[in-house]
Amino acid sequence: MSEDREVTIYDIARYLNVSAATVSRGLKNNPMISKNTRKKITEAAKTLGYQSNTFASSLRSRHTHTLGVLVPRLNSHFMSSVLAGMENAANRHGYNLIIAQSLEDVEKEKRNAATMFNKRVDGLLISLSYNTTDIHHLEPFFKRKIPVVFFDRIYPHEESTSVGINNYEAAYNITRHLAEQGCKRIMHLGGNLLRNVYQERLNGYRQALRDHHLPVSKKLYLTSTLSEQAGTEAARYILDLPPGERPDAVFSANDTAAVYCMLALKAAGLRIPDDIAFAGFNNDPISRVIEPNLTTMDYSGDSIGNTAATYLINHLKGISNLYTTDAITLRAEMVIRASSLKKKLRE
Amino acid sequence: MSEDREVTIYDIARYLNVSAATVSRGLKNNPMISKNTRKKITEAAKTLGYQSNTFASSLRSRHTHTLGVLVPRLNSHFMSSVLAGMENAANRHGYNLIIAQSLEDVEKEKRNAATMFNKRVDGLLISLSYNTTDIHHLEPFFKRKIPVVFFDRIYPHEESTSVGINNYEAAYNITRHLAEQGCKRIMHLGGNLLRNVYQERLNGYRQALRDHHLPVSKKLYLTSTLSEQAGTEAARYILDLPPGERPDAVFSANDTAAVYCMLALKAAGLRIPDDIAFAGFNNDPISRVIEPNLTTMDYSGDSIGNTAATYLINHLKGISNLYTTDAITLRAEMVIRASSLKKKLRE
DNA sequence: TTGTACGCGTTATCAG
DNA sequence: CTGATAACGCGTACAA
Repeated sequence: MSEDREVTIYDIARYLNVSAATVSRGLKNNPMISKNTRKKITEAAKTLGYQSNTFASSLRSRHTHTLGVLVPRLNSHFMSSVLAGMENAANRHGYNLIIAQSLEDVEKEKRNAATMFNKRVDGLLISLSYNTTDIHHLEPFFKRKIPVVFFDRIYPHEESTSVGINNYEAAYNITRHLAEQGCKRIMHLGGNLLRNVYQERLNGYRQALRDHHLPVSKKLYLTSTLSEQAGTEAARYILDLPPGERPDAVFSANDTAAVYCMLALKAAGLRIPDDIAFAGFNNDPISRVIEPNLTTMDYSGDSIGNTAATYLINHLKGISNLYTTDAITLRAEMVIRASSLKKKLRE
Repeated sequence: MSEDREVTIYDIARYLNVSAATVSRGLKNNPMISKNTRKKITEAAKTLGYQSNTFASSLRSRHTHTLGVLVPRLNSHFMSSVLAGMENAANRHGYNLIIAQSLEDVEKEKRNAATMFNKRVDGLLISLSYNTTDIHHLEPFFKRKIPVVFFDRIYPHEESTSVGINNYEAAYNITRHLAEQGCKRIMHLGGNLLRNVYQERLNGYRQALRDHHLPVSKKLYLTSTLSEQAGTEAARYILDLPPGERPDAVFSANDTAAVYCMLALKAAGLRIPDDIAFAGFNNDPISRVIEPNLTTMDYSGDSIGNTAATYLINHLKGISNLYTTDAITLRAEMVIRASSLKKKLRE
């Protein structure tokens, strides 16, 4: 029954005694084809078991309906939400996603960018690795005018757009919230300052401290990978501080570090929020499971992914032509939970 | 400087006064090319900014170095670990991943399978949607001998391999553990029985009950999507049972449902594990954050992804030709935590 | 060791 | 509305 050769538009053409060109047009709903022949073509395609060959098409038409997605890691709650959002948007518009992770390594990021380019993705969605210092490796895309959209961990570039949140403001607000709870020594667990998100969160934190006349001390600032282990180590650091210098609040740049820090401090007998208040970032599921529940910044990875992909696709379709340096800033909202509420205000 | 046209092997050929064929061979490290010309070719390629065009290559060579990955949802801890593992293996062997999610909908799964086929993936990695009843939509792959590897939610098929764990045994062991803790009325929160994983977990649970002469009652079995909401609803169900009929332990087929059920029961004043013990499945991060920590089955999504992808790639490379119905079964290990330890045994 | 010539399956162009 | 024909960029028999 089924043979080893592919079924091509030529087979359909021969079958119907029309030309391959007509078949091609019929299959693509080209307007200038008669209703009748189109119907015959689609039917024949089905009975012959025709499956279009995307390559041949891409080779000729020079676009692949494929978007490249390059992220630091696939396995975090935030990132998998982003990917889910992107996949949704892409799928809805007939695009596919080809996904790779840099594992926080520039070199891998470079290699991945190169393969994405070779696969001729129509556009690139990228969130930078921890130690990326420049974006020379994206030059091929810029040169060929292949649109690049940065999301979350962005990089200023005049011909690209970026999608994220206002990290400065978010950090400012959450730090202010802690200050308003009466916290005097607020510590910050931050990430690598090469990445805008962490730099901005640090800036917002600092400004809030200054505005509330609270100490901005190097002893109250730790930078790390914000992993589980980093959270645990931060707890160790805090416990090792002389009692008078211990923070009475911690604002962590992500929920993971916050939660594992909390767990370790609780194990050491500290009470949260009475001895030390906590705020995180991301609204990760664990923030609603830890006790007391973690105050955090909620912003939807799904929306970020959706927005970034949709923007890119609109751009590709020529709907939006706004090459813009302006970033698309999505809403982030503070979710106040028990971990940050100091007793004095609760009564 | 840079022009709008692609740099092709012809440009390199012209530049070096050789034939395109020579360039093609030189670029692919074809052994029968002189060291000298090869060097000149690779150099010229670099200076001209040549980037190989994967399509043209794929069109000719009929393989894409791309694997299709089709999953129910992208945004779960387990699945994102699987993807991370796959990406690792793929990247290591020079393959790329094109990823789509079915959102638990067969129809979307079908459409996605079709596009994967059209994109001519070299192989397919798939975990079935909730309501998939047959795999007719994979016929195109089977017909064209494109290898398909099932993982986690598998489907028996004589020409495909599947990668997963022994769900029956795992569920049996964890249920037995609860029984050995002295639990008499053990409830099970299960998933859709169309999917082998949930059917097998149910079977293991039932057999363990029988072996310990414990009641196997329909009142002690709930089937759901195992979402957060489903967990909360299960708690409602438990609380609404007449006191005498309430379970004294719950084995949930995933951690999410277990944790949200625990939270709701705790809020209602039940003590865990004293009033009701708990065990989950997956070793999701939340299982280590909930209090008391959740006893669960640990199996690595990363390993499953890695194994499935590596197996598929080896198959493609002809290293392993074993078309086999036999499943690859990975290790799953029980992690005993406080939530399942009844008081009597703790003292 | 290198060059010639053709084909992969589709779409764009230009006629009709 | 439809047909013929030429690309698209690369790989590979076959010939040199």
